[in-house]
Amino acid sequence: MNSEPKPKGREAVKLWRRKKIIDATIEIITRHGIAGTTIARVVELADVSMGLVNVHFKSKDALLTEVLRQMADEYKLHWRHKLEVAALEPASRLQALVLADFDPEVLNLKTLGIWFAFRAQVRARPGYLDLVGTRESEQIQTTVELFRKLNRETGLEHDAVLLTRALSAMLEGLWTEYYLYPGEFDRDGALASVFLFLNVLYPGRFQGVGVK
Amino acid sequence: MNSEPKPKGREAVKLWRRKKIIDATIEIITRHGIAGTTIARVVELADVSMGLVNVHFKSKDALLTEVLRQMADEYKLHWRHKLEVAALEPASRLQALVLADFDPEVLNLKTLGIWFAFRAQVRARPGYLDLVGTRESEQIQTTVELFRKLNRETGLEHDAVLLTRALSAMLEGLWTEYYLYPGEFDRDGALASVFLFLNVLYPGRFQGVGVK
DNA sequence: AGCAATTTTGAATGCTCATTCAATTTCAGC
DNA sequence: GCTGAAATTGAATGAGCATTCAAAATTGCT
Repeated sequence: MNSEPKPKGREAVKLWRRKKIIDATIEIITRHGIAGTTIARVVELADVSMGLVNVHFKSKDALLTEVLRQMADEYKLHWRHKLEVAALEPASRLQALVLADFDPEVLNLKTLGIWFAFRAQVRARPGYLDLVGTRESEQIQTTVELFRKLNRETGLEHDAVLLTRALSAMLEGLWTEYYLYPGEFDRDGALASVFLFLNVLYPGRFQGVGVK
Repeated sequence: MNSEPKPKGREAVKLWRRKKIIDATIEIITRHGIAGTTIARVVELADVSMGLVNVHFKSKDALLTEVLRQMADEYKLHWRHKLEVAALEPASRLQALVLADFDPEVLNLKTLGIWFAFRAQVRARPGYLDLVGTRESEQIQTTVELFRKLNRETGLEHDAVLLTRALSAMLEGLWTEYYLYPGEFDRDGALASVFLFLNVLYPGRFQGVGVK
């Protein structure tokens, strides 16, 4: 556990403990799944008392939702940032979007553990649905636009919507592969298979990216 | 619930009740997730007594494992069968493999609900790992071989391993899309995006398949 | 129809769980 | 260093859980 030292000041300590609870919850969910996530386990790892969870969060359920919301926010901020610092050519931007999904900040067992745990609960708790759709409308729309620009640039006429769907699915599927077999997962190979796809679509535009 | 009528004969009734428990468990897992799957809920839906679960299965855990094992078996039998009845050209066989994954017998909320529920438990219970990898070695190997044959036939030299990885990931990702948004999911569009990919790789070989 | 073996039942058991809240500790302002 | 407000504690509560097993019901056989 990356436990930052206890800060000074009433409010600061309060927030520090609140964060400890959230971090511990994330860890416990990845370790034990949602079914095995209990307040007892969380407070033991966070090193706070039983009662504190219901002081900071109205209920266990509210805590879980807060964890998910935080994850969703972080993911969105992450890919948006990667897009901001990318060059302006559509190929570079698309490349940045793909690479963002393979960044260790996103592609790691804790983060994916949370996504998969909550997704498995979506049918039971429809309220999670808005938060677990990583590839949500904004990202989808951005990707569609990039493919359209790429078409204009190259004179090709690939169906941008279908391509977006295919690409998103591929990224999603590679996440699943990583989640199930993190030991055997080979990041470069995964990237190579994505860019092989993009390169066949737009010859030369993604040359040398993700070659294995 | 598709409750077949009570059969006659001691052994037959016993097996019929056993099956009712398994079916009810599947339904409850898809409805409530693994976290919300309790013996009480299962036996109520199955219309049997509390005790019967532990008569047929040693424990709740054994019941869950049995459900997963059954799902894994069915999936494997399904794609193997679709491959058996397919034509001999590699393109047809590859097409059969893709279509198998979109067959309603596989792509439905119950089946996917089970996969996703158990996958979310993989870190907590590593024993599930062997059963939740839908796209396991045999299927992967078969796909790689088909891409190799397709290369030989067409004179192209795509990396068969990378292509297999890309295709598997795409299928997996489209499953996820279906699972999260079953209402909006459009099967034909999903197929179209897969075959767009295959068609760009091997021009003409998958013409007219999955066109939207 | 009578009987014994098999199958099924469901109340009882002993856990574990989330949540509560009176009591205790901590701390900023004086 | 005192004081009162704020933050934290953790034992207590009651609900819900998987599992057990003596008793009851069902079945096939004679």
